[in-house]
Amino acid sequence: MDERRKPYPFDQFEPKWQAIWEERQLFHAPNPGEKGFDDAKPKFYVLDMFPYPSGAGLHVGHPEGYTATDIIARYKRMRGFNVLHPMGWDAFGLPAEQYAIKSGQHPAITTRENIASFKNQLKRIGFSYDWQREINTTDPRYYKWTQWIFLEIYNSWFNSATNKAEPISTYSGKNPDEVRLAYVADVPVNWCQELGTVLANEEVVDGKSEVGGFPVVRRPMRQWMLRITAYAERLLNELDKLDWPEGIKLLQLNWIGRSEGALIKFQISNFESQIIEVFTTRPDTLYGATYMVIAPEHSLIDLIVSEEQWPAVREYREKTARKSDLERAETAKEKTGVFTGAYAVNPANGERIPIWIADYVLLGYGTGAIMGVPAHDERDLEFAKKFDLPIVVVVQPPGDEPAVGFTGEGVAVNSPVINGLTSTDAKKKIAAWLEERSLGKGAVNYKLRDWLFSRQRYWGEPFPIVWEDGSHRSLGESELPVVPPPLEDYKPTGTGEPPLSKAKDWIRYSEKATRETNVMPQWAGSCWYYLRFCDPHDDRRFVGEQAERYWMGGERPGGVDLYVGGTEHAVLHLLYARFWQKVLFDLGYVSKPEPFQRLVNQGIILGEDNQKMSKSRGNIVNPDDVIDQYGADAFRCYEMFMGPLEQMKPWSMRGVEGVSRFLARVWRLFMTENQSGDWVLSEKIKEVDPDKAQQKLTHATTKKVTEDIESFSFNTAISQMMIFVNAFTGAETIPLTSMRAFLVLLSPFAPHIASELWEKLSAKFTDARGDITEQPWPTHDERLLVEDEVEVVLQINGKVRDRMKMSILATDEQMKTAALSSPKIHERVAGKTVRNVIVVPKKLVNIVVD
RNA sequence: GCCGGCGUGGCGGAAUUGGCAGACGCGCUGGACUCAAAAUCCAGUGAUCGCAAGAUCGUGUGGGUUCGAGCCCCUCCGCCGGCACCA
Repeated sequence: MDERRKPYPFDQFEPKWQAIWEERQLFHAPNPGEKGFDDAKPKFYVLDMFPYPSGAGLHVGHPEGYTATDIIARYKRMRGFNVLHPMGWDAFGLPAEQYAIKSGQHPAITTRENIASFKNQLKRIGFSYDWQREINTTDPRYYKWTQWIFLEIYNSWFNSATNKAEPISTYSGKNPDEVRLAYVADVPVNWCQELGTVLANEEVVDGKSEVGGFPVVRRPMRQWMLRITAYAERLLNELDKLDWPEGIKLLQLNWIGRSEGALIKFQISNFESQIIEVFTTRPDTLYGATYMVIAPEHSLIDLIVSEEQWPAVREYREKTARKSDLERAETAKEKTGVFTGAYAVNPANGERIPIWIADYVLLGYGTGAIMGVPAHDERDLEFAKKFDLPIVVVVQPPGDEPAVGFTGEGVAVNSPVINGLTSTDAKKKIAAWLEERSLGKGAVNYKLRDWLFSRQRYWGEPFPIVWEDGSHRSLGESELPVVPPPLEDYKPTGTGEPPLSKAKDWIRYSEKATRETNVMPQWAGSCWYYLRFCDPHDDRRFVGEQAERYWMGGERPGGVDLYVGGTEHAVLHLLYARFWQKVLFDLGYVSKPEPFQRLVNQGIILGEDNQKMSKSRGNIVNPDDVIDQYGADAFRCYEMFMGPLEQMKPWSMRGVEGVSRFLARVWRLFMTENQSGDWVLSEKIKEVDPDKAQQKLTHATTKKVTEDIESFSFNTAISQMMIFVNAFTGAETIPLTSMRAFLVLLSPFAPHIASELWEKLSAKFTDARGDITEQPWPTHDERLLVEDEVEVVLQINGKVRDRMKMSILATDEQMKTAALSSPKIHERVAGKTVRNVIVVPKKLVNIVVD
């Protein structure tokens, strides 16, 4: 006997079924108008976050979400839906390029290899993707349309009157370049020397690059920006209608960071025409503004600084500029700043207040200037104490809290216009008062910044833009795709000059015009891939209209019915994609304002040691090894059996073994070994009616598995199937109908074994036709689940003292009487006063005694 | 500091949302099969006390609401994630 014999022959039938699925193209979803399309079925679009094909290969975290969506996809097909379940590759980006630089191989080659091995790994798990729809963001046939969408954004502006994007041709102002949704700006950006590129705010974590963890510094550079801030309000409001985890919505909400307040104009003393505007959420504290602070980078500084203060101001500005974001955050505890020598006039009381510069005021938020109200703002108080600035109380706290340092709501004092009003009323009144005098107005401010969209790298989509005489213009659609030039040396230059600038011939577009040399960030391709999946081969449009309307259609605001992926993209991809979708929606190219209706996050899978999987810890689990040993079905089922999908949980090889044993028990329920050691269908399986208990269990299992799939409780669905199998193991006769139903229930989880056993059954019995994937989903009969009798718990003062079988038809009174007749209860109640008896029908009787 | 999530046996986790805590799996113990082992099958397995019937305790901590709390409310502790001078 072979000692390494598999508990069941998955190594034989798993590859067999994968080949059959591929050969028959069973999971191909035809588009409307195509052969085989069934108009009568409703659509269901179930999407995974497509992977970045890294050199490290797939780890066990990827297939967690993929298995969940595969179960849903297979389930929905059996429930009669046209299911779109595609997969592709998000292959542009920094790691491929970093790796390419290290290995000396062109990123296109490593990317191709990585994709091949990722695809192999995914196929081994038996996912039911429609591989005819495979896309790759680095394919010119794909990024042609990424560039095309960029041009649509470039050629649009946000009309605040209509609250939507419109073609730039409808803009009547002088300079359209000032309002385009894609624009060039000279702004302080996140520069990462190590990566040789700038990064978006979302890509910087704790002052370091999200990729690689390298230091990031602020540095002014000319960059392409996308005007995502124009959509701040809509991105915020339209979150409401999405079926997303509340936590993710909250992350976006906080990232967008809406705050309501007022813009207030301060006149600068001795500069009659100059004003500085500040944003504040507490206009009711205006009378307490005893100084003003502007950001060190503020453009008005040059104008207003007094001669004697110049050296100090210059020194402070230089010192601030040298600091990285990380350093700036680290030194945040201690307030620093310098007096400018200039004064502003408080519009409420006409007082002259000093203007300072300090790095605790940020250029990018609000107007880059604040009014300092030390009595009612922690930071201002700290600053005022350090530099000995006056502190004036203007809010009286409720109760006996000290007024200085009180930042809550109270009653306005020392503020003639609003004295005696609550903070809420005072805010309204002072805003109106300021507005009447043209000194200010109510305003809403957002934390969200425009999206820094250019990268000084090689492995990304080139911009379809050329420059001539210092201004930019778009290429025509016929000139797309703009393919990057072949480069020997695609390393970053280190100066901020993009690598593409080395391709001198390529840059030269015409006699006078040169090409843009920046490339787009990694996120560009993933901003719209879910649209391309609807119609991946169209070379005339980014997505065919009919296909888009069908797959992205429906009643609800979002097109994709289910999207599963990790939380790490909460304020990156998931925000960017929403933004692009809205622009395309405004321009009339897509039918929905939101891309993803329902979002589910899978939790992180930890190593066996309960630590995050990492190379250095040596706790990484490779799916290939697991599949070699236990098979794809066991791998899939274990991924789902571990625990709730959304929860973080550790891997356990013992656990895989347990699930593998379950599948082996399923196998032996159907199959026995004959004398020559071959597996043959068990003689116990017969075309007989199940007994009452078997029938009930079959229906209960159908109900539980169905409900659990619908609620993503895959772990408990598997438990129920285990209970089912345990109950049938050892039965004398095994009714065929129960087994048929069970295999269908099992098939989304363990499609290979279910297919194989289904085929074995069909070889002997003629009661069913076709492949298991073509079977309808079983239904249950609620009437068969109803018990005649239930075990009722008898409690005294809430403690279980006895149990008793009672008819489900028993009235409250009958239950009460029966309970009191129990000897155990009777004994304990004897001699005591019964104060109350609580009866819960079919469940319990609780007797309350003294 | 602020916001959010989570704390249940030796371990992963169940619990119809206020009604038998610990389903299912892992591990462990015992048994069957075997010359033996593996595999498989059967039984047991929260803790404490008890020969036993049984009793008491038990869902991070302390309190509260309730006939009844893992679930609701308040306090504190711990872990995870996010934001972080946002005016």
